[in-house]
Amino acid sequence: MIDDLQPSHCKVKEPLEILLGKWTPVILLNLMHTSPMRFSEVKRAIPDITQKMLTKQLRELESQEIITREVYPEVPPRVEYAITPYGRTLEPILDALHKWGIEHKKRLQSSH
Amino acid sequence: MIDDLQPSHCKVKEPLEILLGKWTPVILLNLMHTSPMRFSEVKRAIPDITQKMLTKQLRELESQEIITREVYPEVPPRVEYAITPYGRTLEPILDALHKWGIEHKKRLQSSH
DNA sequence: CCGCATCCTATCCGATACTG
DNA sequence: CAGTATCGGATAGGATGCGG
Repeated sequence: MIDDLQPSHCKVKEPLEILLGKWTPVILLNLMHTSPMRFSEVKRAIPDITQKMLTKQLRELESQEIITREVYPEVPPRVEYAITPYGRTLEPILDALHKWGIEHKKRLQSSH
Repeated sequence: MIDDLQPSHCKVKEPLEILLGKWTPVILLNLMHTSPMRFSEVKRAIPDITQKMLTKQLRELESQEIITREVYPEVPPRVEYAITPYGRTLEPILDALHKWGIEHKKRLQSSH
């Protein structure tokens, strides 16, 4: 336990780095809500993200086995992304963050 | 609920931004474990952080009322930082991240 | 002891254009 | 449809030195 107060042993950083992409939480929330989704569907759900960033973050999540990427060799091409069971284990964290965020917002409003 | 799938309404981002400084979680874990701490004590507990970054992140946490900063007008100067009750409400989140991080590490080891 | 100012670098991220 | 390639700005963060 005390070990985790040392940065080198702290296990908190890695999950944070996974979630810390600017768009990662929103991507994950969408895929947790609807899986699978095509690339274009995710893009439509998050209009402000660029294709480049969406591709990049999806690939990062895939490499950590938090989502899957399935390519269907059709014309036109189809690529579907889905949350994995492992990715679902992030749900409690996102929930906790969500609840805290709501309280934090209330606090900011009442304090000014 | 569905609103939160839209980036503009998602309440997950703000708490993440609070925690997302490179050193924020380690600083908070230390202050949750020991409060108050002098600036130099925190620095000693996290040797790799630079003074600049430590100062910066402490001030950010202070501005969000997650920690307090108390200056004692002595010679030599003494400045003490302590977690606030509000800051303590982040503990479940850090715990959840911590547990997930441990499992994630196990998974990475067994998969190679 | 505590912190600010300056300079520098790396990386993130957006905009845009192009491709199988 | 689902990308890749390239450019460029913004920002985070490190190194170093000065100051009350």
